[in-house]
This record gives sequence, C-alpha cells and structure tokens, in this order.
Amino acid sequence: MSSIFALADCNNFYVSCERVFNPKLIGKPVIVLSNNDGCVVARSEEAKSFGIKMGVPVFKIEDIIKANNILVYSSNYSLYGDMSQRVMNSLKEFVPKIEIYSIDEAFLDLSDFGNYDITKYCREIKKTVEKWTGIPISIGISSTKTLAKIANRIAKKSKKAKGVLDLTENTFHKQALESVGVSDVWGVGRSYSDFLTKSGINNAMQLRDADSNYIKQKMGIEGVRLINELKGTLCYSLEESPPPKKGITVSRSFKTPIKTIDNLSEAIANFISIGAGKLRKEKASSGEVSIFIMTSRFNKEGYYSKSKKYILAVPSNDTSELLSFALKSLREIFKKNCTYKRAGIMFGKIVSEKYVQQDLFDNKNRKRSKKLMETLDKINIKMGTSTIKYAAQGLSGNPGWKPACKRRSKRYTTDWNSLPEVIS
DNA sequence: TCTGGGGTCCTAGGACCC
DNA sequence: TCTGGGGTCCTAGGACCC
Repeated sequence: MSSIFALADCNNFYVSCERVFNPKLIGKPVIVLSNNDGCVVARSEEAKSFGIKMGVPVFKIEDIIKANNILVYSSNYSLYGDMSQRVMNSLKEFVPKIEIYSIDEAFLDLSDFGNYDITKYCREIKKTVEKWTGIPISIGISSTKTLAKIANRIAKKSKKAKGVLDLTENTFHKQALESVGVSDVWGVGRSYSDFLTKSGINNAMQLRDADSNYIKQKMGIEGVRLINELKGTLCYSLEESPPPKKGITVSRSFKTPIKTIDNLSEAIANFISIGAGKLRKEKASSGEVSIFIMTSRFNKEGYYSKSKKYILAVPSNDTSELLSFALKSLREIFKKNCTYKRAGIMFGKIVSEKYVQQDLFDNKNRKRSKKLMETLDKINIKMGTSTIKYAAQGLSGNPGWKPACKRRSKRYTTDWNSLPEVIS
C-alpha cells in the first residue's frame, strides 16, 4: 500500500492568532516581530503585498510601515502556543496518526484513508479547524513529506486550489514541480540554492531529475534523499512521538547592552532558572552546563564571543546547583570593557531523571533538592513565573537584560487578567 | 540608534587505540 | 633517508528547519 501524507499548515500563523482576538485586524496589513522587536516573523497577505520580506529587521522597513499604516505587534508566544494546541487537537479529531512538526504545521498520515475522497475529506478538516479555532489553514497532500510540502505551497498560493491540493497522482507532478523554485524546496537553504542555480538547476522538477551522484558531492546524503522524495520514494516517515530533547538552550539578545559582570550574572541566573524549569518539566537532568556571552557581531572591531562548558559529576536539574556552575564559568570568561549584546546557557548530556548515575563521592542531598524544586515549580505555576526566585536572578523590578516587547498583545488565553472583554 | 531564538542532522578532521 | 592502516569516538562547524 502506498503512503499518503498531508501537510496541514496555518496561514500566517502569528498574525492569524492576533486576528482571532482582535477582529479589527482582519483585512488590514499586520506584521508580528521576533523577540526583542528585532525582525519580522509573520506577515498578513496585505503586508506581504507591500514587499515586506520574512526575517527583515524592522528598522529597515520603518518607512513602509508608516506610509501604509501597517499594524505592528510584538510576539506573544504564550498565546501562539495555546492556539497551536487547539489547532493540533482539532486535527487529531480527524486523523489519528499525526506528527506535530512545528508550532504551526503538522503532517497527517492518510495512508489508511485511501478509499476516501481525500480532497473532500481535507476540505472538511480545513473548514472545521477554522470554525473551531478561528485559524485558517492550508493542506497539501502527496506520497512523501517533501512532495506534500510542495503541494501545500501551491495550495496556499493558487486561487483554484482554495487551500487544499492533492498531488498524489503523478500526472500533475511535472506542472507542479516546474512551478516551484529550487530555493522553495524543503531542505534547500541559501547556500544549496546558490550551488544549484549555478549548476543550472532552477526548479523542483530539474532537481528531481538531476544526477544524484553530482548532488551527493555537494549536498551529501540529504541531497540524495531530497531527490528520492521528489520522485515519490519515501525517505522520511511520520514521527508520532518526538524523540527526547538532546539539548536545551535559553538565550537572549539585550536591547540595552550589558557592561558589568553583575548585570550579566543576573541575566545568566534567569536563563538557568528558565532552562532548569524546562529540564524538570521533561523529567530530565543535564550532565553538562555551558554558558556563552558575546558582543554584537555587527560591531566588527572588538567582537568578543566566548563559551565555557562545565561537566557535572552527577547530572542535575536543581536550579541552585546548576546556577553555581554557570556563575563560576561566567567569572572565568568575563572580559572587562566589552559591551555584551547577547548571552545564553545550554544544557547538554540530557538524561532521564530516573537513570541518573550515582556518584560514589556525591555528598549532595538529592532527595531534599528534588522536593525543594517540586515546591518551587508548583508555586511558580500557580502564582505566576518568578514568584519565588533566587537572589542571583535579581530583585530589581525592571532588569536591563529583559527583552523589549513594546507592542505585545494581551495574553488572552493564558492569563486571567487578560480575558477578552465583551463590550455590549 | 535598531539585525530572534530554539532546535536538528551531517561531515570533516583530530585524537586515540591496537 | 625510510614512519601502517583501520577503526572508533569526539568536536567544531556548516547547513537546514520554523
């Protein structure tokens, strides 16, 4: 039996989320910015029509924003995360085998639905998700994930497809693949796109028919898989349960650069606290704590970037313990007279809490530590983040390391104080 | 003035072993 | 003068994704 994959993808997801709670935004040009209000990460169709590109720094398009009354929002990840869950839960009502691929995309395994009218069924899914969540989606269908991505792309753009396109039949492949530029193929980024174009390979069809030995030299095994997937040969199967995380990173750019070790320590302490909380949520411990600090990479003279890794004798998820290693590392790599623009922490060597190897000379009271962390997490979940925190995280109400998000919408779905008001 | 953040996989090359 | 070869493990860096 041949496989059938669908890719369900939310249209302009972050903008669509904002619109659900603020219908006045419908029909208007809207953009959503990255953390720190740095780059554009989502655009409504109206905003796209003004030539605003994905990922462009906002300061470069201030003129376009003003001239066209484009509405600008800081990103509101708790809202988007919650809306994402609603979309995914709705999809699960229709298809049992689903892989949540990103915050706004899911692969659906429709192989068992071969007897259905797939297009009709997907239209039904689309309609229902939109009704239940308010988020518009597009669905592309084909025999491999890579082809389903392409089908989805065309489904979004083509007026005729109206958001759903079934590209399972080979007869339509030539026309479809020729219409997709090689840089828009899943797995082809800037660098490979340059290489392919220089080799005369400009669209997905030409890539499909390219010599795979030649492609392998430059793009490695992934390039060969790509060609096979375009031909309809399965290389990537559905992954229903995500593999456990291999690393956890928490990092931020600073709106106001940091000069002192005290302020940097405060930032690092907060990153450790966030990261350790993520570890405990995964019921995992880390055996390797790294920290890194850097000045701006756009400041050519005097660019300083350094990291330091600390290997733990016994993996841990205890905030205070991880914190002490991180702050020790910071004292070792901190250099005076630098203006730091960005810093972060990484937890590596992640293992399940259950399998933590005991160290014979370990003199820490692990049971007590576990209890303390459980209590801390409980209180912070109930009362709000950072109700209880370590002194090293800083007591000032408005720390300089916090990212600027001046244009954030309310946390409509995850904060009692932000429930939408009904005005009669 | 102002350029996100969190991930994954693959490969090449060095260290080390016998 | 002449300095093996094959295997494994680890790491850094590059490429990609959203």
